[in-house]
Amino acid sequence: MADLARAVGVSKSTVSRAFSRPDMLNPETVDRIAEVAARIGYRPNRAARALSTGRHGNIGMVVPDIANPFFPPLIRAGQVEADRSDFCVFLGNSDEDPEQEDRLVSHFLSQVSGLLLIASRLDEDRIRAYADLCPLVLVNRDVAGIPRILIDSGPAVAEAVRHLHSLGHERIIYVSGPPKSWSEQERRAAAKAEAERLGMSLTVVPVTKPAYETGLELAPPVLDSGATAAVAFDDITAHGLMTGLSHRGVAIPKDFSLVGCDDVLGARTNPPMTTVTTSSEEAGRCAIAMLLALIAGAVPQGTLRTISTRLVLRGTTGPAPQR
Amino acid sequence: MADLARAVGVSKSTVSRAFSRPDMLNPETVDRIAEVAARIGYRPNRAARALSTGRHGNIGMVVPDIANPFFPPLIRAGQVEADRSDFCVFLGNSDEDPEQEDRLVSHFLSQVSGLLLIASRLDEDRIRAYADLCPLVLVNRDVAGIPRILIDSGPAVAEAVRHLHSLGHERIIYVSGPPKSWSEQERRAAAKAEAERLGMSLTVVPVTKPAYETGLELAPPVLDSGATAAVAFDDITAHGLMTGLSHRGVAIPKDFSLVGCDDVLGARTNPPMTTVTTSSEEAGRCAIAMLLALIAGAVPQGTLRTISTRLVLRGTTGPAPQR
DNA sequence: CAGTCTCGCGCAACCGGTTGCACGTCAACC
DNA sequence: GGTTGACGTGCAACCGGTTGCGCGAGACTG
Repeated sequence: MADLARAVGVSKSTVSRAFSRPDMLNPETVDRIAEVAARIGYRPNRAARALSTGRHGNIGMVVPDIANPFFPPLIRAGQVEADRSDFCVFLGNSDEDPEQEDRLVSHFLSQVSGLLLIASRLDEDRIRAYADLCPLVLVNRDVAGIPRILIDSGPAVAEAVRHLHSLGHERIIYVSGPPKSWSEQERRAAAKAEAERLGMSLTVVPVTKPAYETGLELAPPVLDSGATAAVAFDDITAHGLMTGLSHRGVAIPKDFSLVGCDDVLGARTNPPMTTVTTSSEEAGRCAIAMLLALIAGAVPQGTLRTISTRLVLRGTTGPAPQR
Repeated sequence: MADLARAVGVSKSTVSRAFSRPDMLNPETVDRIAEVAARIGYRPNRAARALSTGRHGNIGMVVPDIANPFFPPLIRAGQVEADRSDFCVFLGNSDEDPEQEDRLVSHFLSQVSGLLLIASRLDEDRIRAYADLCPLVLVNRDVAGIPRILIDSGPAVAEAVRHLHSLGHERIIYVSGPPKSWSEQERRAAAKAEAERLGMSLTVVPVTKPAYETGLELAPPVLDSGATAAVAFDDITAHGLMTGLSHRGVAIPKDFSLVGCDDVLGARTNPPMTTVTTSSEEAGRCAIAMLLALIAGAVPQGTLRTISTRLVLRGTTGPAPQR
């Protein structure tokens, strides 16, 4: 920068302003500086700028598992939205581990203007502490007072249970997800409540890591349970379960009905999966927009924004088999 | 930091060394500093450190499409590997657009110690220019002199063509991928060369964006072509094509054989897809390891590292139908 | 006991920008 | 014609660390 200033014959201040607040300067000066800068290949140093202004122009984003297909569209939409305001995004994988998430966040802390924690596994105190240090928004995690985006899948899960009930199913299973997941808690609670209300029997099958293989291995216990239908925490696990059942000669939906969540597979399975659909892109976009507003000091209208979901009926649910 | 120094009764230098080079100090001093730091909640500021040392401890990573299932495992493995050395990673989505990639890279430039460009769409000059400015490694992009990791799918694609030939197929199709993709060029060239060698007829179906929907829409032209088999640039497009063909009553593999690439679907399709498999995790891990070595000044052993692939036979290929 | 070394630490400059304040110039105004 | 104000620019301090160099104290040597 000093070199540039010398080359142009102005002071560092002027060069600085040419890039950060060109309107303060004589347009000709700005042009001259821009021209010489291009010639000698000068680019303002974001790290230095951040140090002196305190505005880093970066945001930190952490997800439990990058490779879980639910997250990439959300990450992508978030990154693209951030880029529209020239923000760079750090990405971290917590691997569902609060300690790892904490590590990541603390590494991000001193170089970001804001944090986006997606399906955070941190405990409330920790989240509150970070929120005091740095603008922070949550996705799919509900902590009072902290700005958050919630993909509200409870009602659609309840609808799924009603749907199964209307098809004559009486004994169903809920295949759970990561215990610390807010979505998991919502879905489980909604399924339980609705089943109870309708007088259905609901068994919860615990699962720690949602995965295709997990679903596959679930086939025997699910069959043994005597249930005729299942609602799963996510599509991936549901897909595994579906395949596992098929391998055992169980026809879907004739012999067994299945509902997934998140709609990450679309209609690509065979039969296409009945599931709870939503737009994770929208969640990513809104979350970043809210975070940028928070950073700008514009208190977001409401600190809580919910994104709706709905049950989409496809081919994995049908009438309960006759005994 | 000054506060901490005052509170402990030492100089800033000592506090600094307590965190960056504790071995230079009296262990008791380090302990005292650490204790007080924890009490008042001091954390070293990475941005400031970067400014004064020039070592940012961040790496920038850009991919063409975060949501393309080939990338998330690679991104994840890279991030995890980087984290083992306390590096944070910026992630950017170029959306297959060289200009966008350029934007991202230039934003990263002044805050990273290294760049990882995955399947870069930048032109060679640009890549070389960036490599002069900053340690840089490429994945699935072949620029002489620049350290790179190449997932060498050519041989396996050739094997796929031989496989189809041995099954009696004579007219086949290559469903292409993004034109600027190195992998695409490799695969296409390998398929062409092998088909020619074997005296098979190979038609290239151009595709700009690999996607399930793209594959779906390809069913009619593929059928019209008179070919009895296809090799596709990736599994996603192949999957779409497979479904499109099924919708039209074409049985796979009885009436038509299909080979995918990347093995992102595993055996989850029905029938399970014959494909070219590799470990994108390994690519991500190696790439970051190589980049870290480059940053550390250890010239990587060879500046070119290839990762092998192999054809895995599953259920979408079978004998050519009799006319 | 004087001389030499090592160890632990402080001083101050520096990394590359930003910004409050001051200064000089010139046009507009009464 | 002197005053006022706006405009364009420079000065220097500051953001929060790092690091080469120097200094004093204690240990060790001959």
